Amino acid sequence: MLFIRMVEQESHDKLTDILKAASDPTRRAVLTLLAQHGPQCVTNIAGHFEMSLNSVSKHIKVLEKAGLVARRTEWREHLIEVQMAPLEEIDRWFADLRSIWAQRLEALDHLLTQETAK
Amino acid sequence: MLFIRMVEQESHDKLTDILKAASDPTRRAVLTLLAQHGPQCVTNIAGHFEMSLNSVSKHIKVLEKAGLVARRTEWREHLIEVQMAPLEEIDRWFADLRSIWAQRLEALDHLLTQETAK
DNA sequence: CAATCAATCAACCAAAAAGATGAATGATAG
DNA sequence: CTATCATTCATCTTTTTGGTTGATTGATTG
Repeated sequence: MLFIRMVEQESHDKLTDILKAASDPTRRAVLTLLAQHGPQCVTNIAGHFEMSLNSVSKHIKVLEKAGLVARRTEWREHLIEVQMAPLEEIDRWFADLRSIWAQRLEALDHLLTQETAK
Repeated sequence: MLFIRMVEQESHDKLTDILKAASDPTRRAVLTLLAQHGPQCVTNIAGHFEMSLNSVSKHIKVLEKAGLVARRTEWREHLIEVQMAPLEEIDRWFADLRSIWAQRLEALDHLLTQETAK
């Protein structure tokens, strides 16, 4: 029971990380860039933005923590590549919410038809 | 052209609002609550949380700005109800990203088979 | 009209986030 | 060994965010 709670909490926190990471326009632009042009080193990615290399590096770390990108250190460059999997966590949350919503409506509908039948 | 840009920017900002709103655990809990138990007044919603009524009111305004809830002022209570539609904006972004990614892989695959054929 | 109740507004505080700059690490090339 | 290059670490500043409390608005009831 406590364990379930902990797992729920963990997935909850993970979802928060993913949504927070995805909620920044710069970070979404990084993801799009990586999806379009494949794995890139940090300097290369930073070249597409107005801000400093350091800021981009920080954004990438946020994405990394959320699991939205992975790092493959090859040669002396860090190759960053997009990871789609965590986005499915968002999908799942959405689907859950929608199902809860639909369930309530169904129950309500059921109740109403019962009332009418009386 | 400029117009297209503006529209893109707008939908971009909207998506940012939606993701930012959804990225807070309290706000997600509010959405779940509303999906489970239907439209509720602010005081009622606040009853489920440890924090002050004012804080909850502020959270609801964030959700409202993102379009994730709607307000129906009835009697002297404000009835808040969840709105699923904006969440599809997230879905759309996800689908777009995934399609861009798939396109690149496809092109890469095509290129490789061409090379092998030589 | 007075009292009450739902909700917001206004001002404030602390913590987190986004950005910049300069120093430090770590691998590679000469 | 030294110079260079990619990246991160440390520090600082500004802005945003999540929260509080107290006053205010606006409708309702006695």
